[in-house]
Amino acid sequence: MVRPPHIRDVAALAGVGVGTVSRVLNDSAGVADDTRERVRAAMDDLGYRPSNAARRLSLGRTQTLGVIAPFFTHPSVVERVRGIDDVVGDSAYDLVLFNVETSGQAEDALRRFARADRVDGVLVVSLPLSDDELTALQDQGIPVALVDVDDERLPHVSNDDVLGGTLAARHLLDAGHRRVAFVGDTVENPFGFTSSARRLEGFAAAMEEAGAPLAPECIRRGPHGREVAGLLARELLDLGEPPTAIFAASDVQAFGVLDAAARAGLDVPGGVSVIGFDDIDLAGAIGLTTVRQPLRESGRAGARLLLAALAGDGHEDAPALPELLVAARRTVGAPP
Amino acid sequence: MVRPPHIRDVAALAGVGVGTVSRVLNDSAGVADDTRERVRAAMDDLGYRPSNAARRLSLGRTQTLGVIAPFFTHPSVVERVRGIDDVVGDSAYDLVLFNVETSGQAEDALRRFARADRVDGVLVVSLPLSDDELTALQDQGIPVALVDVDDERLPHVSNDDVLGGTLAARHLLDAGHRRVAFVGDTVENPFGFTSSARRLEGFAAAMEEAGAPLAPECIRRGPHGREVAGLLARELLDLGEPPTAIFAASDVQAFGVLDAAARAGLDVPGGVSVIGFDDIDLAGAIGLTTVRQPLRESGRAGARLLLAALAGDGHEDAPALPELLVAARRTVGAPP
DNA sequence: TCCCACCGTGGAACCGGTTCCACCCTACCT
DNA sequence: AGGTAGGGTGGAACCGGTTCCACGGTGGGA
Repeated sequence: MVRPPHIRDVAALAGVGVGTVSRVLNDSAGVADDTRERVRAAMDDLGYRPSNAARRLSLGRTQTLGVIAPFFTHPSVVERVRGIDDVVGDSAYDLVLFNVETSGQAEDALRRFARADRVDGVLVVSLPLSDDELTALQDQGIPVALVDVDDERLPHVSNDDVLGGTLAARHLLDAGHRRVAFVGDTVENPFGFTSSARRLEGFAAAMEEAGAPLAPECIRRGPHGREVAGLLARELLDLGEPPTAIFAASDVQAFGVLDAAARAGLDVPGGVSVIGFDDIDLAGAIGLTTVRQPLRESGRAGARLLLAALAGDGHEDAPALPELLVAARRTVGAPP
Repeated sequence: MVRPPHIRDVAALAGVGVGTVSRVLNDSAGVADDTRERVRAAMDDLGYRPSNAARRLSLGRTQTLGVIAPFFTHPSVVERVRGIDDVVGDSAYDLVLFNVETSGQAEDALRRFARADRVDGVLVVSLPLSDDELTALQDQGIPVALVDVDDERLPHVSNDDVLGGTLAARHLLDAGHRRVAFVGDTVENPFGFTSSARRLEGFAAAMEEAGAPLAPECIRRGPHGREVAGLLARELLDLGEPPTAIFAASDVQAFGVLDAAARAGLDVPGGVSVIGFDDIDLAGAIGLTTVRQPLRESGRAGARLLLAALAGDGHEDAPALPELLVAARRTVGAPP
């Protein structure tokens, strides 16, 4: 609990000036080799570790990146954050998390960041930014990158949700399904997500094109979550003419659909087929057929975009991500 | 992108000294009401926001807490972190994350923190600390709290894993099982986890007490993960006299066991019963019977312990957590 | 021989807050 | 009237780094 040594102590012990110590610390050129050695030895002797706070103040940089995301409600987000960590963990940056469970919190988080010496950059995952929020960040000159958000005004990484919906439709059509249903998020959801809507868009268009348009009663939407999806699925299964397959806008919702099917005494895929979206880790565990999107890679790519922006490498283009594809497992079969 | 105003600008505009502005900022007593108003007005005029970095330096506090945890390999950890966020999110502290995937990284993370002006406190989740790491933190005087780590030397929150193992055994015994098996982590795992071993301890003792001791070939251990658990389960199911029920040391491993059973063409629970541990969110989704431990509450409790330590409220005792219990769902039945 | 580069170095000033001490002024007491 | 207590305030010093300017010394070119 003694007061830790600081740079002046090191300078005194090594018999040099503080400027020289600082130069050694930062590996700047212009220090003679033997001096450098002497300073290093003094640092070791004292167990010196530079103060982060002081460095931040004088540098005007924080070596910290902020991540704003709905971590806990969406396992897919965790997987994306994992990708972010892959990249940022190797850099010198710290990662500060702001979990968001309501849209109000997104604003809070941005306000917290709205000062340049708090974080050097911000990654926003799966949350659309309002114009106000966007300009607030831009006024502060804080670099931002978006993951799973489709906003042309900022560097972003996004997946082609429309294509994903199309793939799901094709997979069901190939298995012989004609009467299919959709379970997804309400359009007016607390975060302003649009991915569910885009997945439906691609899905509905492909079904229509195949001459098997979605019946209006086969489109069910509700707040994101497993339980709600289960209830919606139950409604579908209780229809006079129930669908033979259900496309859920996310794996979490697909789990709810599976649960509803089990409760209704329906075998999957014997009684009804189910296809999800995301391919989160546990989808493989229970054999859920789902549209795989490169979650982890998207996080990596977003982090790289942000680091590039911080390094001032101009406006780097979003890197190419692996393509979407259907991970065919055990929940899709022929119609009953 | 103009240079943001700082405290001296505010002082000049309000016609007061910087000390007074600082007092207003911190709501300290000893400022006349009209002066306070004048300073507030000046701040608004200039759009002044105090610099975090400067405040950190002069205060010697960071308003930041560090969390060291294996986030991505263990969904149960995510749930605990969620509890931490519940509590810390409401405080003025930021949360800096250090993900740990190997034991070397745990050391790295601690080194990064081993300087008081980096974080004000550290929460370690599900990672035992070595003596070196412990003393390093204590030398720096950084408060630490542990979640899911049983270390009497520090404030900690832990669950009774031995009891959990006992509960699992009783549940299987009640269903009529006598030849049961265990799938868990290797004793020498990269993180030094001991929870798997303690769960086995309680499990084995209870089975023995009931006169149905675990056969040595029915204890299988491997690196944590779904796939490995699946392989181990496969070995069990291929035994000359296969077990009628399998206890997995975590839900993730239970998913692997379920997968192995499905591949072996065994119905669950018709052909074999499975019980897990943790009750992560998705356990409910697929009807996994499992030992429920209060994950989120443990995170909350750990965060409260740390905040109490930071506030200097003496050595607060670990708060009582909800009890462990078996969440009986659809994967345990009578032996075939 | 003189001059000039240039390398290596020391140290003051600076980043933007907080804190503490000194000081003024008013009000109340004797 | 003189003394004192105490609220309100200004501002220098400080937190611990970085940076930039000035300066000494050495070597090469004219």
